[in-house]
Order: sequence, then structure tokens, then C-alpha cells
Amino acid sequence: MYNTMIKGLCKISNNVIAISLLKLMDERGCKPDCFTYNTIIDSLCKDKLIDDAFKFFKEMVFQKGISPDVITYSSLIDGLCKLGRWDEAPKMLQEMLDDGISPNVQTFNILIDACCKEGKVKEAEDFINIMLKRGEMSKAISIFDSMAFRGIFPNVVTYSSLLNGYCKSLNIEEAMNLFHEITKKGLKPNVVTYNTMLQGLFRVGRCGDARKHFDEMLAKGFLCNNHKIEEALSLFHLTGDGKLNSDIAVYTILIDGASKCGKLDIATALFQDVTNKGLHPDLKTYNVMISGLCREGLVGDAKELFLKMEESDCPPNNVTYRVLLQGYLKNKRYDDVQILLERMDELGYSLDASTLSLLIDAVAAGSFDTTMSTLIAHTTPHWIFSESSEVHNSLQDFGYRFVHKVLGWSNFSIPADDTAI
DNA sequence: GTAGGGTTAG
Repeated sequence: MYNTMIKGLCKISNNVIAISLLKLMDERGCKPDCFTYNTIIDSLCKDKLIDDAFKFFKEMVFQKGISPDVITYSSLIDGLCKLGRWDEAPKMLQEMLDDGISPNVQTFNILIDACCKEGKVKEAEDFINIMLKRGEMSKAISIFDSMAFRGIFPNVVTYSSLLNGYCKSLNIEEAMNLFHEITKKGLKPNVVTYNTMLQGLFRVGRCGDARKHFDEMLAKGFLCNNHKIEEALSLFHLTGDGKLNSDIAVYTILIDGASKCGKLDIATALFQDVTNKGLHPDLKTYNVMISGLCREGLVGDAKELFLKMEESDCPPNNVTYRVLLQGYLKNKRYDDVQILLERMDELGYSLDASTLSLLIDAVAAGSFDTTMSTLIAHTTPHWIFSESSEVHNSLQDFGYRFVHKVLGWSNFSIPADDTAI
């Protein structure tokens, strides 16, 4: 009863109430168990509140005498990895081993995924017996050896993470090999596997192969066909997740991929297809499409789509504003820039470094009157000028002197607080 | 019963 409520609260990220419920159940003599703590610890980790998660881990072990299990440790390891706390993740793995708890395939998958996404695995290597030093991918593979040693075999998730690693490093040949390897091992690629592969193929411009993969997905029934769509939609509303969620993601990948390959006609047709099938484009779909239209200079069409978003239940977000703004600036269409900036200011949206950079260029070229400076200043977050920020370099190109000269900010100084300038 | 993989600006 309590556990079910705690699980529900954690699912909606209401940690505070979940924790008070934990205390309440304890006071009422209903002892929390490993499951209760696992649920709360994982939820805290997912909210990046790892120190709080450790507090409950200690409470569980030292005060309540409950032994943590593989799920407790895996959740904590995942939390540490996702926060980039690399020194602590392997310590946790070691602690787990010392505690006599064996990691399982899911524990390894957490580590493999982290390896594939980050380069900083030096400390982790010591604990997962990594012998090879031939770059990040082989590090991940050597974890496979370690897994096999323990009698744990990679599953489709393991391979999909590695596939993602290969695709992100543009090693498409290895990715393709791995993809075929999955089937050879008797494992079934799923929607995520296909999506990863599709994304990778587009990234290296292999649209034909991407198309083949898409057709294969259709053939395998990953996507809804026209006859099943109604049924699937009602199911979607009932469950709130499932394959249909993936469908719009697949289309978004396809639209983005096609337009980046210079095939805007295909992208447009796909976008139309989404609507025809009764699927709803989400923010990502719209942003990808607007970006694609701008890339080809079709700023008018991009604006039209933007306006459509404003009327829909999927209003533009700050990314949409930035994409459209960049589209206008790159195509030297300045008429709507001011109104867009004003609206961004109203909505509390801010500019990013690349958009700001384009704006400053336009100001320098004399494309705007002086009132624009105030607007730009309003929508520029102060962190953009901070030393540690990666975007600082892009600003250094023209330097503070340039900002002074072009924008006339003669008294400009770095603000101390977090607010916009 | 509770833990793991893919999705957009640049």
C-alpha cells in the first residue's frame, strides 16, 4: 500500500511527499523495505539529487539494517554516471562487489552506456578489467569480455548503446557490422536500435541506406499503418506511452535526416505524412522542419509553420525562436527580427551564442537601428560572458571591444547575478 | 514490485 503510493509519487517526481510518506509508514510501524528505499533512491538519482540519494542509502543500511541489492547499487551508479561523477561510480561498483553483490547485465549496461557517451573512463577501467587501450569503443568492448567472464551476456540494450557509440563517433561501418551482429546472435533489434541506426546513417549522408532501414522497420511492424492507426491511437491515450511515442520520434529523425541531406522535398512529404496519419508533430518535429525550411532559404514557409505552432497546442519554445531567428538572419530577412526578439523578451527566452553572434554581425553591418541593441541586451543571458562558458570563445572572436563599439555599451560590465543583462 | 539504450537548434 505505502510502497505503491511511494512508487506513484516518485513517478511524478514528487520526492518530498514520497519521503514524508516513507517517514509516516515507519512511524506507523509499517517497516519500509528494500523496494521502498530503491524507489526513493532511484527517483532522487533521476532528479540529480544524488547526495540526498546517498543520505537515504546510509539511512537504509546503517539505521534500518536493510541490505542494499543490485538495484540499489545500479541506481546509484547510474546517478553518478549521469552526473559525470566518474571517480565515484567505480568506487560504488567496488563497494557492491565487496558487499558480495554481483552486478548484472543492467549494471553493465549502465556503465557501457556511460563509456560510450563520455571519454572519462580512466577510473572506471580499473574496476571493470579493461585491458585494451585502443580508444573509447574498444574500452566498451572489453567490458563485454568482463561480462562474459562473469557469465553475463550482452542483450539488445547493451548492443544498442554500443551502436549509439559507434554512430556518434561516425564509425558507420562498425555500426553496420554491429547491427548485423545483433541478429546473428539471435537478438531482435527494436525501435530504439533502428532509430539509432537511422540517425547514424543520416549523419554520414547515407540516405539510401537509411531509407532501406526505414522500410525494414515498416515491414517489421514497428510503425503503425493506416488501418491500425485508430486502434493504436486509442491505445496510446490509454497507456500514455508505447510504440506510438516512438513513431513521431522516427519521423522526426527522418525529417531531420532528409533535410540535412538536402532532400527537403522528402522532408516536407514526411511532415505531411505525419499529419495525414493523425499523428501529432511535437516540438522537436516542428523545430526540425522549421530548421530544414530555413536551411533552404524558405523563410516564408518557416514563418508559416511557426505561426501554425502558435495556434496549436504545441507552442514554440526557445529553440524554435532561435532557429527561426537564425533562419531570418542567415537569409538576410530582417523585417520580423525585432518582433521575435520582443516576444522572446516577454516570454523570458534568451539568445544562445550562435544566434547572438549572427545578430551582432547584422548590427555591425548596419541592418538595424539602435533600438535593437537594448533588445539584444535584454535577451542575452549573462553566463554568455562568463570565463568558464564554452561560448565565451565565440564571443572572443570579436571581443568585448567590439561589443562596446558596435552596441555602444560603453559602460558595459559583467553583471554579478544570474539575470539577463 | 523497484534499476539500463535512441529523438531537434549550432
